[in-house]
Amino acid sequence: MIEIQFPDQSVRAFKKGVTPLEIAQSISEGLARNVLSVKVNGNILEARTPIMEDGIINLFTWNDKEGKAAFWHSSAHILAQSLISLYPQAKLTIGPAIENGFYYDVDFGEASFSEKDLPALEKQFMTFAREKFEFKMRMSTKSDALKFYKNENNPYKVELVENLEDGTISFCDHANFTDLCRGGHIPHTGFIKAVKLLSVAGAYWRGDETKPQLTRIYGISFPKQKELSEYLNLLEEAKKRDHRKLGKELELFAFSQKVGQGLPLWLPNGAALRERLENFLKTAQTKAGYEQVISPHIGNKELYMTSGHYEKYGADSFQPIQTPADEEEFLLKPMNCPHHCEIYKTKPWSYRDLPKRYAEFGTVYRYEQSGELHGLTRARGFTQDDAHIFCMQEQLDEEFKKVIDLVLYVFTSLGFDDFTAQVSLRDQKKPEKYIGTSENWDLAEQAIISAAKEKNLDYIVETGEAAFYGPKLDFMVKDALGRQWQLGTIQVDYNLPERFHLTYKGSDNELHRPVMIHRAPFGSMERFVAILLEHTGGNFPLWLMPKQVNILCVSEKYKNYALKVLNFLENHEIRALLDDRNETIGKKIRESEISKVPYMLILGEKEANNETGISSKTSKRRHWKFCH
RNA sequence: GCCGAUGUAGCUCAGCUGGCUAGAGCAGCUGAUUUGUAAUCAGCAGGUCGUGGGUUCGAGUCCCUCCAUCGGCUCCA
Repeated sequence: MIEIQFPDQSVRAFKKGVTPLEIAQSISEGLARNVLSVKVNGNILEARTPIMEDGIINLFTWNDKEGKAAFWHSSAHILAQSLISLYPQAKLTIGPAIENGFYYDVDFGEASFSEKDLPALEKQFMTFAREKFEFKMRMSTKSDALKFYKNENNPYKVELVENLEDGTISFCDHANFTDLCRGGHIPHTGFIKAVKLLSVAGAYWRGDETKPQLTRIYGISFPKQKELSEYLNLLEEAKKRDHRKLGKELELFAFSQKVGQGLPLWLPNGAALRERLENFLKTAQTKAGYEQVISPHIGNKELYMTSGHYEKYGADSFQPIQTPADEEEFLLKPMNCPHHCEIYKTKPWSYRDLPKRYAEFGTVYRYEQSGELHGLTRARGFTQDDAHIFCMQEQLDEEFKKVIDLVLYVFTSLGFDDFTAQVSLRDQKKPEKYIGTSENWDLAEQAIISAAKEKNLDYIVETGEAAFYGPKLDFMVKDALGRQWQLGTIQVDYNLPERFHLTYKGSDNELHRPVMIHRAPFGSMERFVAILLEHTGGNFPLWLMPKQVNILCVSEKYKNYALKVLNFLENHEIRALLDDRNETIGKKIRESEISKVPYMLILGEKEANNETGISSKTSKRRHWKFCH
C-alpha cells in the first residue's frame, strides 16, 4: 500500500500502482470524468500513470490553470498529427501550450501555408479528436530517439534530442502518431470538443533571427463548443477596444503616410487629453521635488558617443544629420538622459544639494523596425515623461522607493490595478551585452529588489531583460488582446555618471560620483494613452474627457437659452459643447452616446421656461474589465 | 528586417470565375420638417479602386515591384 495526501491535508491509503484516475474515481465519478491532468510530488503526470510511492496529489480539471495547460498541450499533439496527415513532408519542431491556447512550429520546406489552409486542418483535427485516442508516454534511449528523427530527416528534433540527457527522453504516442514529449496530457483526445486555429505566423527556430524561419500555427481548443463561441465573442469585443480604432473614432490621433510611418499626429481631442495627463503628473512631480527642464530635439553625435548609446544603437538609429559647414554630425534625440547629464554638469554640486531631480516631457525618435510598429504603443517618435534623479549612494534606496510611490500613485489614480511589477536583471552569462562593472550591477540589482520588497510589490524577476546600462523595475500592463506592454519604468544607472564624469562634493571635501535613477511613470505619453484607451474603451475618467457635457437642444427655438447654459458651464471650467443642429432630439442623443460624452443636458421648452430645472442624462459609462 | 494576410469615397463595406459611364449605408452640402430621451424625409455632391509596371481587344478583378496597414517572430536605449 502507499499513502496519498490530498490538497486538504487528508491522507488515504491506496494499493501500490494505483492510477490518479482511480483515485479520482474513489472520490467521485464526476471528478473522474473531468480530471485532465495530475501532479504527484511536484511532477505533472498522465491520469493513467500508476503511482508507485507515497505522495502528495493534485487533480486538475478545466477550471485549473494546469488542467488547461494539459488540455492545450494535448491539442498541440493533435495539431501536429493533423499536420503530418495532410502535409507528410512537413517537419515538426516544437508546439507548447500558451496562456490562451497553443501553437505548433512547422517547417513546410518549399511549400507555403496560409490562413486559407486552416479550415481543412481544423476539420482533420476534429476528426482525430473524436476518435478518443489515448495519450501514452513511452521512455526512449537517446540513440533510439536520434535514430528515429535522423530517419525522419528532421534536423530540428535531432537538435532537440541532442540537447537532452539520456534517460530523460520520452515520447508521447496517440493513434499512430508519436512526438518527442516531456509529458502532461489529458487522458484521451475525445475531451476536445471544439477547436479554432486562429492564425499563421512566422517564427524563427529557437527564437533566433539568424536561424531558419518556421511557420507557427496558433490555435485554441475547448471542452465545449459553447466555450469556444464565448471566447471568439470575447476576442471580437476586445477588437472593438483597439486603441487604433477608438483613436480614429474619437479623433484623438492619426497617422499619415506622407509624414511617415510610426510618427503619430495628435488631433485636438488627443492633444488636450495628453495635456491633462501631463499636467496631472507635473503637479505630482512638483510636490515630489522635481524641477522641469527642457532640452533640444537633436544632440551632437559626440554626446551619444560619450553616453555609449551610439556604439550600441547608432547603426540602427535614424542616421546623423550633417551640417552644411563643418564636419559636425547631430542625432535626433533617442533619449533624454545624456542631455540631463549635461544639465547636471552646468555647475558644481554639494552633497547638500542632492538629490537633483530633473523632469522633462521629452520627445525622442527611435528607428524601430518597420514590422515592430504598432499604433501608439510602438512608434518611432514619442514623448517620454522622463526624469533623472542624481543622488548619493546613501540616498538611492529612499529615492527609489519614492519613485515607486509616484508610479503607484499615477497607476491607481488612473485605474490601473492589474499591472505586473517586473524586476529586470542582467543575464550574467552574457556580460558582453552590458556596460559597467559587475560590482555596480550587483549594487543596483540589490537596490531594486530590496525597494520592491519593502514596498510590498508583487513582482516577478526576469533575467536578461535589463537595459544595457542597468537593471530596471518595470510596470507591465496588458492591452485589450492580452499583449503585455511596459508602461512605468524605474532604472538604476551607475554607468552614465561615470561616462559623463558627474561629481558632487561630499561632506569629506572630496569629489564623489552620484548615482542616477531614470524613471518614467507613464513610460511614454503615446503608449500610456493607448493602453488607457483599451482599458476604458474610450470612457475615460471624467477629468480626462475631451468633452464632459453635451448640450442638446430639443429644437432651434431654445438655442439662445442653450447658449446661456453653455456659457455658464464654460465659466465653471466644464468642457461642454452645444448640439444646436436641426436634427431630432433622438438623433442627437444617439450620436452623443456614440461619441462617449459622459453627460448630456437636454434643453427644451420646460427648461427654457424654468419650469423643471435642467433635464440631464448620463451616458452609459461602461466599466472596463479584463478577461485575460 | 522576416513569415503570412490586407489595401475600393472622410468612415464601414459590396463589386462572382477579367466585360457598358465602379455601388450602398453613415458622414458632408442643399431644401423641407421645429422635433422631448438611441437614427425625420427628399435631392445633390463625393473615388486615378495604395503606387509603379506588365499580361490582355479589355484589369478594381490576373502577374511582378514598391509603399502602408494587420497578425505573429525578432528587436525595444
